[in-house]
Amino acid sequence: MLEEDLKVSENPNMHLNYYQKEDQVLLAVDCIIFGFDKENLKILLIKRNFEPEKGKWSLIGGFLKKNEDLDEAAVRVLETLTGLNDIYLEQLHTYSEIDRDPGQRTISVAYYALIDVDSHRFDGIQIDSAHWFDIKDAPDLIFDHNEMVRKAKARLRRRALTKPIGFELLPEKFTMRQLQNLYESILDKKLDKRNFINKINSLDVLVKLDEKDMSVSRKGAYLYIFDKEKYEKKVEEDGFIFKL
Amino acid sequence: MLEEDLKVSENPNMHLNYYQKEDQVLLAVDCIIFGFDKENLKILLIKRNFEPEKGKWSLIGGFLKKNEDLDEAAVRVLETLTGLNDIYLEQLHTYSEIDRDPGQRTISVAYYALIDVDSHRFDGIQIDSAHWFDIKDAPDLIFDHNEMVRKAKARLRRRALTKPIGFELLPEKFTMRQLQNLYESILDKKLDKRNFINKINSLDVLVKLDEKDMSVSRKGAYLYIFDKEKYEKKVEEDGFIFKL
DNA sequence: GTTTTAAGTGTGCATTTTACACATATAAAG
DNA sequence: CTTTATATGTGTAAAATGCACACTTAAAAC
Repeated sequence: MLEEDLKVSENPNMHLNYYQKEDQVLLAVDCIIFGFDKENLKILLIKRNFEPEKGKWSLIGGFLKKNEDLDEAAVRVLETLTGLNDIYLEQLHTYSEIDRDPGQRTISVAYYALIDVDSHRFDGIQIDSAHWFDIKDAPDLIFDHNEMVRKAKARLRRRALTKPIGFELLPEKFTMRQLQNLYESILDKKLDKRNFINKINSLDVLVKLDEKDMSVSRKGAYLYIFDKEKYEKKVEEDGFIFKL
Repeated sequence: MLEEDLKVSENPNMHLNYYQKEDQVLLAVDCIIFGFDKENLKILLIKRNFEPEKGKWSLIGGFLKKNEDLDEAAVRVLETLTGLNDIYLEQLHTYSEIDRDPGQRTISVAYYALIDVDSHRFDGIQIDSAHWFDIKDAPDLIFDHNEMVRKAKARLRRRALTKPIGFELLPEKFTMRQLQNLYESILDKKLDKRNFINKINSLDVLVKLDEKDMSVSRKGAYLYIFDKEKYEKKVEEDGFIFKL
C-alpha cells in the first residue's frame, strides 16, 4: 500500500485498522472453460434465464467468499457447475471497468480451465442451462465476457506453443490425429501431418502404445500417452522448453 | 456470476440488490516499477518507516477507489509516487491469499511499469523514501511482494522477446549498445554484438540517425529511434511478431 | 604520431523449418 | 473372396534461421 495511506497516524498499531476508511468492493470469479471433444475446441456457457440480459449467454462465475482465496473460489465455482474438481485452472486477468456489471460495481477475476469433454460428463447441478459451443460459433456474451474469452483464447494459444498444456484437453490415451486436431483448433490453422508428427516426436515426451484406436479408420491409429514424469524431468535437468 | 447466486429470487428486479449478501473486500494495487539507466535494470522500492515490517522494503501501492478502475488506480498510485504519468503500465496478476497482509484481508492486483530512469527525475512526494535498486541486489520485500517481483521479471523477459517493450525503458534516442545492455539485463545473459545488431536490423523497426552519442567512446555510437508507426503498421499488415 | 577505447562490420557452418506424395492396413460392400 | 473406400504412416531435399567468431575504424588523450 501507499505510504500516503499509512501515514494517517503516528500510532504504530494503526496498521490494524488504517484500512477501514478505504472502499470495499465485490470480487467475482468468472471461468472460461475450454473443452475438446477430439474434433473441435469448445467453450462451456450457461444461459441466463432472468433479467437483466435474460436469454443471453454467459460465463459461469461466482463471488469470492471471505474464507477462500481466488484460486479456491474458481475451483468451487467450477465444481458447483460441473461437479468436477482436479482440473487445470489458471488465473487470466482482472476486469474492473466501473460499469462492467450494471447490477453493482463488481470486479471480476477471470480464470480459464481446460477439460476433456468426453471424459467429463456433468453431474453438476447446473447441467440443464449449460451448453458446449464450438469455439468458432460461440454466441455473444453478457458484460465484458466476450473480451475475457478473447484474452483466454490468446493465452491458450501462447501456452500451447510453449507448454504441453494441450494434454489437459485430451483423454489419457489419444491418437496423433486428435493431438493435431487440438493444436489446429487452438492455433486456428492447418498443420502439416508429417511435420507435426516429426516435431512432436522430437520433443520425446510421448509414449507410443501398441494399442490402436479402430473407431475412426479402417487401418486404425496408434494411441499415445503423455509421459508427464519424463517431461518434468527434462524441464528440471535440461531446462527443456516445450516449443511447437 | 453463478446462477446459484442469481436464483435467490424470482423477482426480475432482484438483480439490483442480489449482490448484497456477498462479502466485500479491500482491493489494493501494487506496482513493480522497472527502470533502466542505460547500464542495468533497476527496480523502484520504498522503505516502510512504520510498523509492522518497519525498515523493510516494499513495492508502492494503494487502494482502489469507488470511482476508478484498476488501470486508473495504478496510474494514480504511480503518479502519486513519481509525479509522472504517461508511462507503460500493464496488469500482471491478482494476489489473494487470505493472510497475505496481516493487517486485514486484502486482495492486491499487481501492475508493472517500465520507465527510463534518467529522463524521469522524481518530483513526487515520496521521493525521500524511494530508492532504485539494481535488480540483481534488490532487498527482501514485505508480504508477497517478492513473488510479485519474480513474476514481473518473468513477464518482462517474455515480453521482451515478443514485443518491442524495451523501448519504454530507453530514452527516445539510444545506441545499439544501450539496447543490447537492456536486453542483456532483462534476459540476464550475454548476447553477441554482431548477431544482436543483425537481428534487430532485420526487424526493420529502428531508424538510424546521423547523430552520434560521443559520451561513451572515442569513436562515438550512432543513435537510433524506435519507429512505432512502422512497427504498428507491420503488426497490422503482416501479423508481424517481434521475435528476438 | 602513438596509444587507447569502444564501435562497427560479414561469413561459413549447423540446426531448424518447411514443402511435399505415395504405400499400407483394414473394414465394409458386393 | 475380391474389391473398394478411408484414414494412417512415413522420408527427403531445399530454404531459412541461428550461431560462432576476429579484425578494422574513428577519434580522443597523451
